[in-house]
Amino acid sequence: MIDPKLLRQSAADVAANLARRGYVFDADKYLALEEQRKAIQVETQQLQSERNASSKRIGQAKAQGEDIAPLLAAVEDIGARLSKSESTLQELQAAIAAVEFDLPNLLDDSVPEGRDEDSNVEVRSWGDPATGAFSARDHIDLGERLGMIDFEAASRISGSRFTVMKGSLARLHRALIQFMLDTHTLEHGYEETYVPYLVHAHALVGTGQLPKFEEDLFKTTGETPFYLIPTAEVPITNLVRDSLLEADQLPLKFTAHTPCFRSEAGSYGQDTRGMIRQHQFEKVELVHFVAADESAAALEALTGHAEIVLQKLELPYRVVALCAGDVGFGATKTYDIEVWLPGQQKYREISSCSNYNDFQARRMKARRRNPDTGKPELIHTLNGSGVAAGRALIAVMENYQNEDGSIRVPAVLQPYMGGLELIV
RNA sequence: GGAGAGAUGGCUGAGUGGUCGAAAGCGCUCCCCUGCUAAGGGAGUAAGGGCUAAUACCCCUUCGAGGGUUCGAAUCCCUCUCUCUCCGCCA
Repeated sequence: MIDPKLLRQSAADVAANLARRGYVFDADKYLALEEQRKAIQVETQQLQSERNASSKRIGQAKAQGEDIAPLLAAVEDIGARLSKSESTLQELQAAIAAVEFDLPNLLDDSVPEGRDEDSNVEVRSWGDPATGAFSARDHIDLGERLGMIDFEAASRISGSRFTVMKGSLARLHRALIQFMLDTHTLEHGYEETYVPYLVHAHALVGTGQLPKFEEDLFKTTGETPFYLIPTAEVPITNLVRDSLLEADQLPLKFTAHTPCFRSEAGSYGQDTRGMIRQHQFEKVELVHFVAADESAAALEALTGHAEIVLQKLELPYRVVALCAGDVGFGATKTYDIEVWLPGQQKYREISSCSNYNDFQARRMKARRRNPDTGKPELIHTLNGSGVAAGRALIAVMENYQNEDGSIRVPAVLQPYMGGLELIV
């Protein structure tokens, strides 16, 4: 959520910033609502003040055994006026909140202009996309030849966008997860966490998936539904909701491996083959909680931590700065890491690292005490994949394939594979 | 699933209809005393919002959330969420 004070005081500036995303913020309409809210709120508070004063008087009179009947008569009509005023105020506040919850985050000044991914800017690249002696197979071909990926079985069980893996490939997938978790906890200073995969709506409101993107989520039935997490970002980031942290408790860095569940509504026809885009996939997530003036540097560090994973796996990748139209709803700035997939002859997203500034913190009421002023202030939150395990598996398969369809095990994964060097 | 208890400020924890935004303790800040690897004394210390040039006043709201009763609710009633205890079931 954007600071409501900023919205009021600089609505036009906010609208201009959001216009870079292609989002239309009707500042005039918002300010008109705000003006009404202000008038009603002043009136409401005036009435509350009157009521409080008379109630106090009644209490005192009663304590002294005086007759309170005339005092009661005097406040008779306040109740009705107040409740009418209060309900009007509530409606206005709800209308304003609806606008505010729909607003994406302000973009960082450094975000490149552009409407879609074609305008994303490559920041750096690492490794050389192999131009091998033979034409590379894609992971589907490789997996099925090995008899270790079974999309048919998956669809018999759960329909499309699910995968069954077997044998060494299933183990390689698990090895990737262990390797990533170990790298981040042992070398990058993250604390490992185990978190719920089913969460309540308020957690998703905190991170920004709700109320706007409900159709992307799986939801349980029942009066109080649970939602399946679309990313570990949701439970990890909500670790600090409703809290006031002391200055010396920051920065905090957490990681977790979780499955992620996405309905992929609206992505019909995209990546329908293979395991690029699934309803269920595994991911190792990285989350930072930092003081406001540290988030820009934290984004660079976090992105670097995800890159190290690919470097250790010796997978070619590039880092792109997402353009204005491509930055996600709650982020102020995002780097995507795209790994080279020989089977597609393309770079494909394998990690997305974002700075949310105080956008999520405001929704979650996550604060720290400023050591200089002694006052609470919102913290900044960041998250990124470090990295998506399913796609990392695809990348390893396609980049480490031999002409005969066998797959070499990356050196850093061999200890997690019982020393296995080749999958045949 | 059954029975019961509970949710209060940064933390612990009192408080069952009116000078309670809330005792006490801890923590923190400042001052004093003491000169020593410690301690003692005093004062202050919730958050969010409105108004405002203001981090000054003043006002409003908030004691898990949402409703209700009342002139007045942390205190009474209802619903929900969460936590704990016992029983049952269970990976």
